[in-house]
Amino acid sequence: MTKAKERPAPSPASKESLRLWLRILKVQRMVEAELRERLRVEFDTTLPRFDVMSALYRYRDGMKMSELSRALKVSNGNVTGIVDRLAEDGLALRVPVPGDRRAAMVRLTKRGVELFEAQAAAHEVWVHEALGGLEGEESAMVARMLDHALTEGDDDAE
Amino acid sequence: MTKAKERPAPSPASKESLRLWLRILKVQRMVEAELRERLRVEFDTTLPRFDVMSALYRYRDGMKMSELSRALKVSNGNVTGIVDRLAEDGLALRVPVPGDRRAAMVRLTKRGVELFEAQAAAHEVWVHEALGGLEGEESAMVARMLDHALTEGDDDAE
DNA sequence: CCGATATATTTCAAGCTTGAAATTTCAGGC
DNA sequence: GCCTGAAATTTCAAGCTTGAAATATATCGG
Repeated sequence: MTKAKERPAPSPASKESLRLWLRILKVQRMVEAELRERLRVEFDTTLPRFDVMSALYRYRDGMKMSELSRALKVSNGNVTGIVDRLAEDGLALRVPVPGDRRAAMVRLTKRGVELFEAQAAAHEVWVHEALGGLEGEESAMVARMLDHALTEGDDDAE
Repeated sequence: MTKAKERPAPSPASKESLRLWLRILKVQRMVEAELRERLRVEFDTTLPRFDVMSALYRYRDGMKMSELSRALKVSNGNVTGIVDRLAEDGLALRVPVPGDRRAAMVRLTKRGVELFEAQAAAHEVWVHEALGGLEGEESAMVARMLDHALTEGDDDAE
């Protein structure tokens, strides 16, 4: 009989996971496209910039580049360029670390903080407009189950 | 008393949506990073290439560039480059459309079909490994609720 | 102090992505 | 047969993203 190559059989369970994955991707792309467009039109900025500013806003005392890239789960070199551009615009700042001449703390400037607060407020409303189709309880449940779906590999919690 | 600027109040509901959104994003980034890495290491390819091939595999008779970009929800110009590279590698092909000299049908080559089948089988297993933390019923339920979360803006199904 | 190894960051090439402008072709009205 | 506007695609500049290589500094054993 024609026996194909030694691939793991496509179980019904994996088909179900695949379906869930495609659904997640669809939602994510839809919402992200909306957010990107709005950030562009209303604040003339981009999602990556917003993400970086968001991390810096949370850690008001500053973060090292490496912390930043770990927090955002993007590559080292990536953050360099974004922070460069934020710095050019006077929204972020590199502060030398006293004991270590390799590292630098990145911080939002006053202008950066103010601008981000406006953006974040709008952002929250946009997200709710896009994802508001669930009643309060459900929303929390989906979030919990999504967490649970990740079989492993967690590191930093919120 | 200090009354801030006239921003829409950050309702508890929007906070809940924001939490869900961050969870979706976290799962998406985690799984996507895993898939990207595996595609790179085991097939020396990229996620965008896989996505395009996936669409072309489903529409075996070929798709116009515009159909492709609409299906993947990415910009027109984006698809051009990816298809160019797939064509260079002999995996895809532009076929002229008889009645319309502007358009072209893009199709997978035989090699493209074969390669994609191997990649897709592996991909399905990887997704299940990453997202397998839910029992069969739950997985379907989360998928359904995610769909429901999108309050509007649907176009093409599945 | 030296050398080896580890850390923090930047640089770089290649590819992805977008939105806008440019091209080419088509279709319909006149 | 033209003209005008629509449609399909490509081109382009700017920015994002990665993984790997390069730089610079730190740390530690001897």
